[in-house]
Amino acid sequence: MLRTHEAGTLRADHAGTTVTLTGWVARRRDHGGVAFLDLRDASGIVQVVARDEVLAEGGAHDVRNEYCIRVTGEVRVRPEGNANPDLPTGDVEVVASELEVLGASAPLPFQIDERVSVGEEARLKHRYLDLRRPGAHSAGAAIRLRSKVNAAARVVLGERDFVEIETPTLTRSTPEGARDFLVPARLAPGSWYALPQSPQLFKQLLMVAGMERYYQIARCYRDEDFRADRQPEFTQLDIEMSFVEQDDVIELGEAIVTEIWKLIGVDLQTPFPRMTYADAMARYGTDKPDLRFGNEITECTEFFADTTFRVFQASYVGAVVMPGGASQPRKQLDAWQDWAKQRGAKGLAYVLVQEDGTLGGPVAKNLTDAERDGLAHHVGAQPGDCIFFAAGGVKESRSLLGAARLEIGHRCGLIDETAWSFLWVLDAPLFEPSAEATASGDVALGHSAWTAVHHAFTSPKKEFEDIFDTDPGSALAYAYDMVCNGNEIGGGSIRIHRRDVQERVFKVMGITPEEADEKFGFLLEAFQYGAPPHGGIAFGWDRIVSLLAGTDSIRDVIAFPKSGGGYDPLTGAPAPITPGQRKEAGVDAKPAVGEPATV
RNA sequence: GGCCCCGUAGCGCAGUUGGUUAGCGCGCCGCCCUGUCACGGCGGAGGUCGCCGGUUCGAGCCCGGUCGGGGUCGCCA
Repeated sequence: MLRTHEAGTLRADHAGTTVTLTGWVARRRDHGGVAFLDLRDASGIVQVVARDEVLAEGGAHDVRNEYCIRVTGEVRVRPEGNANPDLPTGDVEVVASELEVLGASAPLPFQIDERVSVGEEARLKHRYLDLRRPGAHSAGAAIRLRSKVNAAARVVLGERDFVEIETPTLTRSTPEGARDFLVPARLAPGSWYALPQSPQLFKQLLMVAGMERYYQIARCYRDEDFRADRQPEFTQLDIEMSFVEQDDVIELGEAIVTEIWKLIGVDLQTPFPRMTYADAMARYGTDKPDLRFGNEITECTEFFADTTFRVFQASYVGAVVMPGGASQPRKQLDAWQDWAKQRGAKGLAYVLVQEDGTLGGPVAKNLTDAERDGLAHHVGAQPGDCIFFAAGGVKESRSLLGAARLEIGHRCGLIDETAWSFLWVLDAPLFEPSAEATASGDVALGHSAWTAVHHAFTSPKKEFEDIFDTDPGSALAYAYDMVCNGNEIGGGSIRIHRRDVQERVFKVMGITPEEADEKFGFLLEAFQYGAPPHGGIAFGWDRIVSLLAGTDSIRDVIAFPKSGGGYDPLTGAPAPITPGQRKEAGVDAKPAVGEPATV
């Protein structure tokens, strides 16, 4: 080793010890004859006192910030009155007898000092400098936390005899529904690999292989547009188990998450609450409710069954209350309309409950006396509150109200930011009408009226096994999502392991046997050879670490993230290729007749 | 793909109703300083105001387009 000690570990009882340290110059305070250097390594910072002669000998007269240096010297207690209480090492300093420059530093693109704010674009371009920045909320701290999260999960899974297995990243298209990243196959011009959207098919094959308990911290790839919580490549903790039922997977999921949250000193209570998908949608307007606050949606369809107000003569009417919202200025209420329109809604009807209990706002006068009398009580509104309404289709209306509820929670400070609210959302429908999917431009697999909510291998619940193909809309699945503070952080299902059930599911989705064979014949074939019942779960690892680290974006917990448009500001990827590479890759191979023309 | 916000020195930002030489802090360069700790003092360099076009006597500022970044809806577990 080039050093004997780590800078941040030195204390008063090291006094008299001669140490050799390595690290970076965090700051230089030069007084002419003597200079104080703050030496920083991964463990922390210690002050080095360097007299002029020592600097000169080491050819180190020009050491400035972020020079990488090696210092030998004696640790001593600082002179009376010179201790620095802000530093763990503040009682001591190292009096340098030797100083060697290991790596000089050019002037920096931005300051490493964590107290100086730097924009994300600059930080990502020089991510290695960003990661060098110290401090509890630095990018480097998040990456170190991430490593501990990985280790904690491995401990839990290791104790339970899970087998960590790597699966291919050059593979076939997986049926997750997103766009694939494609890689040309040089040895088979015109044919392409796909990068996996998840290891879904492989982990099911591993169950057929008798591995029984599989996991992988798996990189996944999806070629979709960007969000703060999305990267083209991202990480899942991917898990699959044989001979299990839904409750077994749920118990494991809770064990893992509980262990992970201990890393930030939080003890989670298990079992987590459970809610059905139907309940979540009805009460919170989303399949990932944030239960850090109440303020649920109230269904008003019955209440307005005989209404004369045409807007409320709809298949669904619902409401959400904004506490104290009646005193919002007109401008604010108009802003809510814009907010709703931005979400594709026509608007957001509202009624203001005045302090004297009378109702105000443009909608109130359209209501009957009976409606006016009972409304506040029906939705649980108090004088001074504002009631927002959505009317129309059930799904869109609830979604709008759910979004409004969240917005209200933020604006009115209803959310306890220190709370951790975990729950499972269970019993998702097996299918949804594909009209909703295709209308929004989704290239759905199959050509029927139904498409899988989760994916095509999700098992129907036992009680729907016989009727899911005669009444697809009512069938529920063994599917479960773990939700934390309104984020879906994990999701999985019990899979179909019987060929006949699988074929009937394909049939509902309008996938012909030929298509099924073309897409994943290898899986169906595998299922012929004694497939065990199995199920699993995948956790959104980036989001989980980002929640633990308290960062807004998953970019902050990825060592080298991409920015918008899939661009890597550090390497400049993606980049053009040379004509030679292009030729060799076989990118331009013309498809032969008979190759798949459509999906 | 739609909508919103941002783009001024290496970094973070200011720049008033359009007005003459575009500022501030940090950093950077030079000199000085033996107890500082986000040391201090003196001096200095550094700008295609993202890019293209338009309006105007005159544009960092107004208009149109475009590129880049961020957010959001669509899309995506």
